Amino acid sequence: MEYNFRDIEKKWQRTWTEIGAYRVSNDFSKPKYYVLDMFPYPSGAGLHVGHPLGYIASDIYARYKRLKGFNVLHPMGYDAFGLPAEQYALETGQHPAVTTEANIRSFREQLDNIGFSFDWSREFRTSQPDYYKWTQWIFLELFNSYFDRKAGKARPIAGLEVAFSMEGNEGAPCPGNESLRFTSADWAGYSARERADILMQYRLAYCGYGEVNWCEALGTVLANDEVINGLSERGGYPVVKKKLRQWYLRITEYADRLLEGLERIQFSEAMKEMQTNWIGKSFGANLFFNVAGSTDRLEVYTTRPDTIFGVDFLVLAPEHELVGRIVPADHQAAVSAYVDYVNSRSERERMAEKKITGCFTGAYAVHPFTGARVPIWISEYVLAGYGTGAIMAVPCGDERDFRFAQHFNIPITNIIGDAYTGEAANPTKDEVLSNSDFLNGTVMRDAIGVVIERFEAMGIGRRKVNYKMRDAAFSRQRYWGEPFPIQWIDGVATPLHDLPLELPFVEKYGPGPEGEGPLANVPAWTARHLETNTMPGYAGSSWYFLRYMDPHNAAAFCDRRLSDYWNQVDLYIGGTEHAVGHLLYSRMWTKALFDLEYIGFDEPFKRLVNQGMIQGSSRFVYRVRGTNRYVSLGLKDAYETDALHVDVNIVDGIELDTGAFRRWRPEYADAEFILEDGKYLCGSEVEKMSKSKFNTVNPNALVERYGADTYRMYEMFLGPVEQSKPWDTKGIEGVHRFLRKLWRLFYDETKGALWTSGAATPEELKVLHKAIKKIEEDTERFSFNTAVSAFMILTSELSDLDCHKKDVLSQTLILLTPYAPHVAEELWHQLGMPGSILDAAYPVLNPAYLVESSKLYPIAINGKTRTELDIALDASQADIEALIRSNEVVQKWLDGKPYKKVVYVPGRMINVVV
RNA sequence: GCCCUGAUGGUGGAACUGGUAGACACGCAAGACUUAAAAUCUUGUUCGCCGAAAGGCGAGUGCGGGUUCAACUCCCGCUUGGGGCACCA
Repeated sequence: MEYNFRDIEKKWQRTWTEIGAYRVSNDFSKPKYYVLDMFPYPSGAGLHVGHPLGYIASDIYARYKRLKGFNVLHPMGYDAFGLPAEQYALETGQHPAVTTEANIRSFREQLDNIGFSFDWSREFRTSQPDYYKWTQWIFLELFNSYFDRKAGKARPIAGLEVAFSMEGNEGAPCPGNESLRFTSADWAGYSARERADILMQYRLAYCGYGEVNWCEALGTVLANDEVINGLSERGGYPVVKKKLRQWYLRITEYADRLLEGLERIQFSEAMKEMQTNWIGKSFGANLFFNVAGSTDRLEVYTTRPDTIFGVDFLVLAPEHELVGRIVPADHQAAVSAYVDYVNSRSERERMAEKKITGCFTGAYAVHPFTGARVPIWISEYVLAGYGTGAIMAVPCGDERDFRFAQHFNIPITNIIGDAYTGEAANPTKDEVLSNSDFLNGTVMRDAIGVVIERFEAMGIGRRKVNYKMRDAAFSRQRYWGEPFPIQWIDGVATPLHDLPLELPFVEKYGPGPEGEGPLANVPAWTARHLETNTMPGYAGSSWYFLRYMDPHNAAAFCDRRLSDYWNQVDLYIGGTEHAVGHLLYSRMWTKALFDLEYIGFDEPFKRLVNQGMIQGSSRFVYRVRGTNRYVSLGLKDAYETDALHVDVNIVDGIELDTGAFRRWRPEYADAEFILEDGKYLCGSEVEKMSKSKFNTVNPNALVERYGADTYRMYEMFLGPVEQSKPWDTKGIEGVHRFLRKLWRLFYDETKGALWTSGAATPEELKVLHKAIKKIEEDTERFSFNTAVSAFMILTSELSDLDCHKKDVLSQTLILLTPYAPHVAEELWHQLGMPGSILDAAYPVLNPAYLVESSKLYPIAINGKTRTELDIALDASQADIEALIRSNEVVQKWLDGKPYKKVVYVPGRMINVVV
């Protein structure tokens, strides 16, 4: 019997689906394990070999855990709302629901080919009403909550209203407006509208005016993580700052808990680092400077109060509110010209050019200790949105301040002696201060606290922590997203309780009037004064891992008993591209749901593994300019050529199949080739895998040719899951050869079935248990490439021993099940084993079979290996030394001289030091 | 500029806590079977030198130092690929 993988794989895929082999029950009596992949956005491009990498890894782990007796939740679904489907709809007029559905179907077909163990009975799309009903519900929970800073957690906003009526906002400073103060009497006197406006500034999901990233081409705002270098992440269109009414998530209130939580979860250092940088916590102080000849006070934020005596000027952001008040008449014209100039520059230009620009305001501040007049400047390098929008400039210690001072010829004060050369700023914290009055002789690091205390005592400053992270923009002027369950009644946002608020069907997806979304064109919608924005792509993905636990629940987003059982995602697999988007938002939502006591854990993902990117390996042909002649790589320098991408699938290594090239496209039918050594060699380059570069490899083609089992194992064999690498199909033959070799342990072409029922020999058991140990360890630590090697070794060792014992073979098959489930199940049944191998018990390692009485030890002289000796495992140091003295080979190396000492590392090696 | 991460044969990679570097696989070479091809199998394959061979000697994990009986692994200083952040005071 032959290894007919096509029939075998089809047969078992069908059988497993029919009997619901992957359906997971909520069996509380079993230990659980939750393995999750980042669910895909169903784009129209289809899968290439890079996509399934993470899915294969998670599938192996999920199957392994199942064999180990865990109740494994391993679901899949679709992140189906989002911009690309809508852009496509705008271009073609096809409804996003239609294209999304078609994409999902072809996506699913490709996935099914590979033989994943997803429990499809739990599947959902974020765009289906019975799912987004709960996205809307959670939004309202956030809307109806505020962050209690004393308790450090979210609470229902109703409690806040009670507090306001009793003691005003004394105990709860307003996160949206730090200077807002009111008493219980004030509160009692406010109108309903005024109360609503105040409460809005406390809500975790709130509506407000703010500078947003507006993308004209896409007709919508974008969150900070969706803007890259002043361009939209999707499409690369320009993005400008614009003031608009928007919905936000008050994620800044969770900044500290998001940082603290990182210590309790297993994310890679790089991932934690990215989140930490994004949150950008810094410790410093807010200090007040009096403006000379005015009652105005200017508040700056600094992390380096120790450099207070090095302040040579202050800089305000051009948008700073004081700019309108402090500028004397004779400087008015210059200042407004500069402000106009700044406003005329797009975010993109500003980032690209980074020129030193600025303007003296004509006003001065008074140094709080020396009383000196300090000039006040404005410049675009100071950002209005960070800190207080104003800084104290210390050119000798800060690079930007230094360049600014040089550019405008502002004299620089040196407070660190020789450590400042006058050539560049020195940002050290470890120098001793000089030229600094009461701080002279103090190390800068220690002076920080001293100065803050002095400021606090004088009542002109206080300790302050700042974050780079902003509240997350949560509304989009788009159609294809969750509608906000909000109705505007007399200017007050009022929650709708009849959920879901379904997305109406529209024929046109163009933007509404005045920067509003397409829903503003729906009369039935605007008649009810419903919010016309929709939620961003990350809304649905911020909590989807909870829905898999209880996907069909119509009464709750997830039953508490089920979330208590399934709990955190034990293993989450996906790419690094979501480091500061999805992974931060879902952590925040989880914390909020935890605070409101809907779930019992406050971090969603216990362990995150980032699969590497599979890059494409592109091939090029060189066309002689103006002709249809193509010159081979080595000869191309003799001609003037253009490099053209050529389909990697018609190139073997770098050798072009010239016939296939002529057939590839009509314009190449008459191509002529200038060959070297009778071959046409292509150029190559590693690039992102994409259709336009003709470097994509479709998994279907490989599955068709080698089978899903070979394909799965080969993707793993390629290298560590976390590592990025260019795809190379060369070598898949080796894995395929292994599976055929395994098959030949069971069947011989002429002799037929080979398995025997006798008892395994000690030698055979040793081979088997060595493999159990290695494969289990490798699988456990996600080293799937070395596990595949271990299978290859096991197979050839069994083959060498001519071992066909049913007992040994069946255990080998169980080991193999996570990696190559189809062939394992088939042979399991051929052997006549009971039940499905999917539910077999993982082989138990018996260390007894690995114990040896003696071992070949490498003997080294001064670290240099010279020979090997068979040494009893229970040998003592004295035994070893006696052996060294009596061994001829060693003595020959020692040349009769005595040694200094013998280092004996039991189980490892022996080193003789001379 | 700052932070993270990697660099090992012709190639992908292995070496987990410092303990025989190059497992496993690809490729290549030679051979067996075959009319031939495919498939399969066997042997060899880090480099250099010596040897008919068995084998031996030396070097070797990006570069230069160091610690150690012993370094791919730890420390210091560089070179370089990849990723992230970037006027955040």
